Amino acid sequence: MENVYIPHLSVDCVLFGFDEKQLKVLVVKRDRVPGENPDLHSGLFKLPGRLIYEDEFLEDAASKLIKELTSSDDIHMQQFQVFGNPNRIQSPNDLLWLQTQTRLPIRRVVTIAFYALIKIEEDLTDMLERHNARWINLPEVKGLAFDHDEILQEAYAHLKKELTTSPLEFNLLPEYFTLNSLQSLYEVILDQHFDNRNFRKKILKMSYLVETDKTEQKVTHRPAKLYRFDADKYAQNQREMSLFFL
Amino acid sequence: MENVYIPHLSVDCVLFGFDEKQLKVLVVKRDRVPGENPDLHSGLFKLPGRLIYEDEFLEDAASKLIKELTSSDDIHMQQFQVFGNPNRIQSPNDLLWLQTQTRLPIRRVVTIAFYALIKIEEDLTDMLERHNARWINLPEVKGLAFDHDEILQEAYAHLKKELTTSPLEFNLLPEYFTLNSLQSLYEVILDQHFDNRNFRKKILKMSYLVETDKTEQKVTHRPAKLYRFDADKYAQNQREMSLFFL
DNA sequence: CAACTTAACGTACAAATAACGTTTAGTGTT
DNA sequence: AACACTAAACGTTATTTGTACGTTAAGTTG
Repeated sequence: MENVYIPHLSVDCVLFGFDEKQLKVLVVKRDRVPGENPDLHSGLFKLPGRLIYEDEFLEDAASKLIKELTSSDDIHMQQFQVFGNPNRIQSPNDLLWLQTQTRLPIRRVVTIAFYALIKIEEDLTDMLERHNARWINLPEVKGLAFDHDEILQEAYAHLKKELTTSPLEFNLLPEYFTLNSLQSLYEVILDQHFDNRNFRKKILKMSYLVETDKTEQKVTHRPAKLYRFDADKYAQNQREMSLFFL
Repeated sequence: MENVYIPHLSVDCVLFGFDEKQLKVLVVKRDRVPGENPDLHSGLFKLPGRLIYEDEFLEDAASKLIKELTSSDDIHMQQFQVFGNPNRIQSPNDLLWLQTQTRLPIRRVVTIAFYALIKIEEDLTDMLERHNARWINLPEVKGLAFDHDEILQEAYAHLKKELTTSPLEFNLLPEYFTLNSLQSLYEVILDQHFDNRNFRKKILKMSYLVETDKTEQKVTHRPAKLYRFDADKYAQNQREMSLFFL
């Protein structure tokens, strides 16, 4: 009874990345299968995902997918919505691919969607190539297989909402970053402009954002200080906050 | 192929109600089945829920459950989390009940949890009795079957968070209500005290909260004005807000 | 060392919040 | 009808936070 798929259940992952100016999404190529209608050109990319095994934790399935693509364990990841319409697999090509891939007589799949925040790094490129995966700018992603366009939009809506509640930003930025990168991230994700001086004042009030003695490199003007996220101070803060509710 | 259960998938609903002073949850009795261990006294109540049918929308399954219990169609309801641990059915009694109930060799069930906001009304009492259902004050609910205690806690956490974002309050209050009821609702759900005068000022700024010419009845002192929620004005507001993001 | 560019700091005003006090309109009692 | 009682409804002020700008400082390049 090992590694048997539950034919009705899958996980799909929306992996977000940020590269200073753009919010990006990781999509993987969906191979053509024999018998497909070759005239349908949409659906050639999809979100990373698969059916889950009979004894598998949902979170584990998602984690494993993410680890395969990024070789990283420590990723911010969260289940955000279930997509379960009986008719969510519209395209015959998609259904055929799924059946070929799994060798199961699949009709309906309910998928649990996760989103994850990834620090885009150069040394990922090889690994991604091997999985036929690539980063695409969020606004340019369309025509994904299944209902993955919709899943992506919901994931983005969720990210937007969450970012205003908790400091997710540090999961998308490198360890050391400038305040301007941080601002840019907020502007891109929330699709909103911020006054640089006010943004700076506001964000610096956060105790978990700490200055370092490093500075920006290879710029043709005054280099900015680099900051980092202090997870301990954040946890400390959270603990202090929750005391109010005792 | 009609009304065939998917043995791995269910919905569970957390129905919240409010009765002026307390946040309440609707639980239903889980009947004893032959072969049970009668010494186990926990798990005799559960959240409303059931397996879903092969061609059924998740939302429909949840809606139907809610309609059966409240005979109301127009209920604020939202999927909020999936509970899918392979070992989430811990109690042998629970598993046995599930198998007896469904006549299926069930091992693992992934459940999609919904929460819904109900206006508690007197004329519901009969209907609830027929379904062995009853309202319990949130803090007193414990020892539910399956992992329903956990589901309930997550639902409550979710409600708390959502209430600070959108005006869910009107789904829990009767059509006409006093500002004090409204305040009490906020205080109970958010577990936080508010200054009556400041609360009043803040909430009255909301255009969707409108005064009526009705007043509180049967009180032994100056009766308060009754207010109501103006859904149109709220929708209008939402539309205006979203124009900023164009 | 001057010109340039962006980082980093500062100020003034408006709006929102928090912590209070006061008046008013009902009910029930003498 | 005058009174006390109770909670509703309204008001005031100091403080904090947010917004919209102007100014100075520190590095790079030629």
